[in-house]
Amino acid sequence: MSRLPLEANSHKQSSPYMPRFTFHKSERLCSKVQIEKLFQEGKVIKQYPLQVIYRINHDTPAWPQLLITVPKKRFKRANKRNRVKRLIRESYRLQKHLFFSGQEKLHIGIIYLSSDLPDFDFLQKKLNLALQRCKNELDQTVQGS
RNA sequence: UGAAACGGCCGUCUUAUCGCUGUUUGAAUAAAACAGAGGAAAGUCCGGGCAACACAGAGCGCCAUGCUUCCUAACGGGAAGGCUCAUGCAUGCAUGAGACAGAAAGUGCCACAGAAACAAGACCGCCGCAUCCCUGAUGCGGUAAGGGUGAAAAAGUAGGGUAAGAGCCUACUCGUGCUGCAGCGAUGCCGCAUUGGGGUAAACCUCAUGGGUUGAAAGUCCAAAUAGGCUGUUUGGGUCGCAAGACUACGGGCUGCUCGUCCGGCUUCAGCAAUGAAGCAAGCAGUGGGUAGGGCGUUGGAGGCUUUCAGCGAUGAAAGUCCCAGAUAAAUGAUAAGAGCUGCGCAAGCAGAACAGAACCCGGCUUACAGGCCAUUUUUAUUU
RNA sequence: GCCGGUGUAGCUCAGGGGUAGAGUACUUCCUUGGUAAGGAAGGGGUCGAGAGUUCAAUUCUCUUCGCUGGCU
Repeated sequence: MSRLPLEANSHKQSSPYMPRFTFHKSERLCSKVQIEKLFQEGKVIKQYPLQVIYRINHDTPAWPQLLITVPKKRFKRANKRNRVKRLIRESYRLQKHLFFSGQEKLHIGIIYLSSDLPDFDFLQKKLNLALQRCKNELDQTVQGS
């Protein structure tokens, strides 16, 4: 059942971007100003129980940056919120090479909308769908412009 | 052996792969090694450290605490004890609870009911005297035993006493005050005196003690771009030039027109003018504040563990040993395998694993918590 | 992280120790040919929860739960 290492090996040659499944601090979206811009100008994709909000960045960091949010209204206790955030982060870490080459100047926010504790496999599938839709829209806008 | 109460302790573990944060080594963002949530990290209910600001001293006000002694850096916490209440046995013990100073310093309140709810009062009663229409009624006086109301009616019980009664008197009990004894003290015991005037202070209040205010989003240091502030300097249509000036564009005057020539340079004031002063704009240089961002504060501490000693105990002292999270839109995760535990099941196997996530740091309190272990007490049943 | 406020009828709010109220909504009746408006009557409350103080607690005190505001 060592599914993840197999995937890692298979993509090591084919994908030019991030053969290793890292997720550094620099890949997080930490700036308060940038977060405000993201929520004001970003485009929204809803894929229940996830909501993805993204915005093309024009400033310095030349790679995608991620923001994960779980509202306090859905989960009262901090440990449950932390768990959902960690699961989302883990599934993003394992799947981001399928959608991004590492050159996009992009800000992504992921919001968890449900109030049930999710399963890891379930979350991975939903995030896959959501990111796929996001990528399609991005490609269309790039071609259109 | 089962149950209950109370107290203390533990709060699944190991490995592999992929990651995250920090420290060390390293030129390095490569790589390696090591470390990486709790008993409550929670609530923010108290107390401290620390920081900034304020501050002669005293009083008033506000807030908190409130039996005693001790522990402690401090506490509203803890230990030991006293008192009161409740429960149990059955008469002084056990367990539990207690915001447990003051109600003759003053003010307020005590609904309904009741005659009367605080120096108030007599409804029905009881007794004496007087009058009359005399088995009774009325008036005056005495009384607080009995009745009824209420949460509460002014010590209780028994006897004496009296016209009837009453701490009016006596005994015992309760309360209060005083002497003596025991105790550091709260308090207890003995004796004497005393009629002894409700409750409420988690109503205002009085007394005693303590408290300066605000909290790491405190505070402090570095500081980009852009805009703006201050200072100095240069320029005042443009180009060239260090400058003087030259060329050129523009406006005005001289002239009927052209050529030519003279004058003019942002605004205001002074001056015939040259020019000067003030302002405005632009360029350059310097400078200070501040934003984004970053550093410190920030993890070695009233620290942990072990042993010995002192103390009834909380706790303290000494010695040895260890370094044990440090993030910042916030790391401590995911997946897989195995072991242990619990439930169901003969078994194979299947299912499950609480409450909950550091945010400057400590000491407590309170609240949440599956399951397990230990000790004490009570009790059920069985055996000897 | 720190500091406040609040919880009462279906809804919006009074009441701050002595039988819990107002407006609106609801039900029934009157009025009208019918409806609205108007009038009369009525029902509906664990005063967020649990302890304590008190003769008595929605009110006072403590604990707890929910909602909500402010400080970068």
